[in-house]
Amino acid sequence: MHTLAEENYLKAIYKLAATNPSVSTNQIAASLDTKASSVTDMLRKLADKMLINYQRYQGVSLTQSGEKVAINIIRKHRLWEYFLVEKLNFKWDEVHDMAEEMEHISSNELIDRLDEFMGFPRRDPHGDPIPDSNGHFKTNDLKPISALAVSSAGVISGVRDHSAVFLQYLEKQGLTIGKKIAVKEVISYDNTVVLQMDNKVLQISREVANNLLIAI
Amino acid sequence: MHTLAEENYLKAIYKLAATNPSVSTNQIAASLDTKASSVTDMLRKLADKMLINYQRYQGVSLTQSGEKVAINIIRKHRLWEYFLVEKLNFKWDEVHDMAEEMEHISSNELIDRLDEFMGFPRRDPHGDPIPDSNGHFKTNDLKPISALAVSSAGVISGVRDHSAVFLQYLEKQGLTIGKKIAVKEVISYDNTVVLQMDNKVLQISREVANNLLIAI
DNA sequence: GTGTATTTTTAGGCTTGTCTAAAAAAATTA
DNA sequence: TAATTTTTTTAGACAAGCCTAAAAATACAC
Ligand SMILES: [Mn+2]
Ligand SMILES: [Mn+2]
Ligand SMILES: [Mn+2]
Ligand SMILES: [Mn+2]
Repeated sequence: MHTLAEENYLKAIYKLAATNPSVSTNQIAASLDTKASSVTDMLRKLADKMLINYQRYQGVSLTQSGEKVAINIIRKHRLWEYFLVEKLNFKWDEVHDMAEEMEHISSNELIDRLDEFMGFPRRDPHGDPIPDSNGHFKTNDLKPISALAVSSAGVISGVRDHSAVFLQYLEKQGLTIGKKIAVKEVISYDNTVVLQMDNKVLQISREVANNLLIAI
Repeated sequence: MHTLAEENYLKAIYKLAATNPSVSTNQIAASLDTKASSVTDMLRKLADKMLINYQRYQGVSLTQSGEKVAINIIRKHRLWEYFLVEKLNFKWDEVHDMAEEMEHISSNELIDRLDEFMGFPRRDPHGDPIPDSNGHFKTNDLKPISALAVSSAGVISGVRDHSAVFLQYLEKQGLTIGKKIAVKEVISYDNTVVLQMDNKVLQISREVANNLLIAI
């Protein structure tokens, strides 16, 4: 249907569009680790195929048809990540690159059967919602820990940074999806957050608190 | 490691080498549904990478390193086919094209874990042996039904033709892997083979008898 | 508002993998 | 062996996707 490169561009644009209404050439280039000139080339192709709205110098947005493709890629990515963690016992910091390849396996019948095989999971190993076969999913209304008031509590439900180093750090601290935490104190000097978790007290930096998401 | 096209060429050469000691440009072109000139181009690249032995006009054979790559692709192909049939309930005639894509997922760690997850199966849904993680496997010493003498018996263990139409025909006749059959008669007029299976008697053409493999 | 800095696009080129048409080599036939 | 047919290779071209360098458009600063 679409090439691997096209799918990766559409997915990147979709993700950038969550925070920016119109997505710039440079943003796409940074997110795909490529050059702005390469992005411009691809934008022309995607516009020709009616997958994006694009006029030179004006930034881009996905058309309905482009968004459908992007969401389907994300569905596949997250289902394969779930499979790798739940069935093949990979750790949550090991699965991203494999899923990056597997998301391009074309058959939708295959992914629907995989979904069924796993019992229709609603979130991937990083807490991100998995779109259903119609592309529907609830958007995460999660807050970073840094946005919590002192003495409020919540459940760890997602991450903003998906890098292996960050995930490994969280794992080591026991800060994994589903854990209940409470904010005991925020140190005014550098915004270090003091957490209560189980019977332990631990401190995390402002940086970490910004990237760790909580459902309240 | 290698491109998708390279992997497909190596696999095709490997399979052709089973029946021909030296593989010709035209054979490869036919098997990959491409043009002879395209094949020549690729053969130069594969020779440069020391994956095949090649001198112009002389046909090709795989080097040890090329064979290792080919066997690994076949291992992946057959394990994914097994997964699709045993875990996702696809039929044996539906899985080939999907596996054709999935065999190119690069991670060997992934395929080893998949192998373990499924209990280290030894044969794919079509009866073909699955190489282990070191590339070792027993070659099928199976005979076509057409080579059986009248009144001899055996177990259906493989197919020579993997096309969906052929597999669907076998399924419909109940001629599936594991079934025990005996040759009752060969009709001299057109070599139609009369089989006893379970409590039924059925006839298959010479063509079918040539493509259905038996362990004795 | 003019000038500078930044962003984006264009121009031209490269690699991979494909194609058609023509040339060269090998195999077959007479 | 000479002529013909078949196979294989070469020559030249093209699309996809990427690059660098330069030009054009836009944004920002004064
Ligand atoms: Mn990808
Ligand atoms: Mn994820
Ligand atoms: Mn393939
Ligand atoms: Mn098979």
